[in-house]
Amino acid sequence: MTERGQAVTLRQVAAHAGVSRQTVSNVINAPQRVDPVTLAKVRSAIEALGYQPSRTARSLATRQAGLIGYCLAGLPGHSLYMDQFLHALTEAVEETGRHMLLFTAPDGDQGLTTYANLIAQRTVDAFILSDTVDEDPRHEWLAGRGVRFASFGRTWPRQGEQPGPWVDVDGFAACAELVTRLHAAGHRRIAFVGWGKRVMMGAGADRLRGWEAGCRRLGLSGRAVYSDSDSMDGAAHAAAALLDDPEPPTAIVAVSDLLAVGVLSEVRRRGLRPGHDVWVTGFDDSLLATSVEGGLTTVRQPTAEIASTLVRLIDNAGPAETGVLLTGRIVARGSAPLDQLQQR
Amino acid sequence: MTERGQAVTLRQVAAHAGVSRQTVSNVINAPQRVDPVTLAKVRSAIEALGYQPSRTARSLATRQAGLIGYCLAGLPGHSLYMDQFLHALTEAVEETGRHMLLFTAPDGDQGLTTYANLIAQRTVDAFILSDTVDEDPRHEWLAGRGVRFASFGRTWPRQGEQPGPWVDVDGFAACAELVTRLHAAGHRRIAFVGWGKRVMMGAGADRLRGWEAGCRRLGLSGRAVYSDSDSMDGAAHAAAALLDDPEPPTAIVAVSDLLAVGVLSEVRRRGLRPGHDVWVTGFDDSLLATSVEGGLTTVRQPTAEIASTLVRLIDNAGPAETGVLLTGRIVARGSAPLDQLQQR
DNA sequence: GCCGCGCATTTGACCGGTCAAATCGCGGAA
DNA sequence: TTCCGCGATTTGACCGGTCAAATGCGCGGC
Repeated sequence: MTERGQAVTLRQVAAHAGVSRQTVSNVINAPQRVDPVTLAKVRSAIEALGYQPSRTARSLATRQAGLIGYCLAGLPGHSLYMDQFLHALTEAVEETGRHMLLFTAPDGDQGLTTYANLIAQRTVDAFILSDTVDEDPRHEWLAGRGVRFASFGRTWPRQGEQPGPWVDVDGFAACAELVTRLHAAGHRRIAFVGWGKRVMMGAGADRLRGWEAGCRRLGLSGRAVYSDSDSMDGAAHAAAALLDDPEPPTAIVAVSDLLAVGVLSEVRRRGLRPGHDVWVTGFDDSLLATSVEGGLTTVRQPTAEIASTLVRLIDNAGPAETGVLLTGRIVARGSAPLDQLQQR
Repeated sequence: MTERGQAVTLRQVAAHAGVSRQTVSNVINAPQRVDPVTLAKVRSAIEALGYQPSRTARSLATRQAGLIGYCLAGLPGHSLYMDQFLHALTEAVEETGRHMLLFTAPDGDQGLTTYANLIAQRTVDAFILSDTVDEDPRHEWLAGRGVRFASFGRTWPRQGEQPGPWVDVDGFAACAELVTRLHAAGHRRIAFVGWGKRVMMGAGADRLRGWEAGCRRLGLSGRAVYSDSDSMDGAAHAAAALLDDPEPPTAIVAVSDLLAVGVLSEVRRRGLRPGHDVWVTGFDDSLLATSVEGGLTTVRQPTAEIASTLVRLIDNAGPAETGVLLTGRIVARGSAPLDQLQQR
């Protein structure tokens, strides 16, 4: 470990070990090409001097920044989950010896110039996209320029294939399975609380359709309502509308944990017991899910797998693998005790 | 804007404009040294070729990575606020033409080697520390090696000055003011709900002491209870203990928004009306604060100012300014309508 | 008319690595 | 014995900028 002061360079190590600079370079990048005796000698010199190669110099020579760009969403909105994701993504990127570069950009087409600059300056090698929206302009734009990227989330283009590799969690399947399991637990009136129509981005629509399909398959006719804002309060009002029904639901599938917590508060306000009188589920397994009394049954995204898959897809130049759909895991807690075999 | 293909270099621009490479460099870094005629000529060449200097090459020559390191906290815990902070910080760093580099590190002393590596490889120029804990080892370690950094949050060292510059929000003052304003609104029994003793890190203790001081100054004897976990449920139980008191509080100051929401749920469960029967406040103005019915009165951190100050402190080599204490702003909402002049 | 000065511009070296081609040394085949 | 081949090592050039010193040149002063 170096003491403070000037950094140690490769040539200093070479001099110290009595070899040429390239040999030192080989010791680091291709040890198998180096004679074992020399290898040990150089390695002890590296150790003695506390040498670490300069990432910048290496980047210049190899023409690889070693950085993956990630754009923080403009409005810190449904970011309860993004926090976990960012952590997992950073770890996954570090596994490959690179690092995450964070940046901000305006929404929509204007933001594209930010992406363009990062590429033009060769600040990053590739991008991870998230917070994708329907008709997201970034994918096509980046793909058209030959910029590497991988997308967390689909863009659900109107027609044709989505440009570039993507990873997503199958919200459709997860919600359909929730319905199936709630049905198996005896529920016959299963409602859905979704994001307002305006915020009906891909993931929200996907989950809604999963719930619909689950109900249809079982011959159930559930009611779906929408929160007028992405808030607990909005969800509480939506839940109120459901519970005011002459035939109120016995189970409510919410599109997110935040909305589920709002639903829970309305359920409790009416003196009903979550997990007994009304079962409630959320989505994301965010910190809210373990924060409410009894816990919130929710769908956990396979965050680590999402992250590692994204990183892998960046490097897979070939269009062999275009999209990966992962399945979420239902985590049963008190608000909907699906794990217990008790029938209602 | 370049089409795809090889990147444009400074020498190409020089050739195109009929000047030497250094002149092009001057046009970019010191335009005032260049003859106006030449300036225009070179600039149009830059425009025509879509030239952008390579950040890597520049970094190598100037020995500045142009990157600021930020370590994501290990457990995505009280991160409801960190999300906003990270966004503001990224923007502030970009203002100075640099970028944020994200990384992860183990907690405690082990994590120091990660910091060491980033410096040794010259991957980053400086660090922004957050999620500081009491007796945080990082500050002294970094300062001792002459590594630049700025800390969001104090470490409250047992004695002596905290090494290196820091920025923090005065939780003490904010909570004291909450008490004062609640008192002015007619409240006489003002309780506090804090994090469990074990999680009693700096910020939590600071806010608690502010509440204490506020009460003491007004001759109030409030009760403080602690949530056994950083969850709404834990806060609800804590609030229950308070409300079971023969002389229950009429106002409850919670140490965070999450706990405040838990308190609110307990208040509502008892049929009491927040903002009428019991006033409740939180801290951070996170997305939860606008998510509950009527809104949550809370303390908003001056996030943009925190971020820009941190970035400024990084560059201020001189120890002239060692710490900056900013004040949070109370945002009154329905859970404690401090903005309305109605007395209780 | 010569000198010195200041501004604009250019040149050579350098940052700290990597790549590709050249060199060295040694054992086995001819 | 000579030559070839091959693994280990070295050399020169290069990545794309910046720094510092050198050059060229127009102008006012003596």
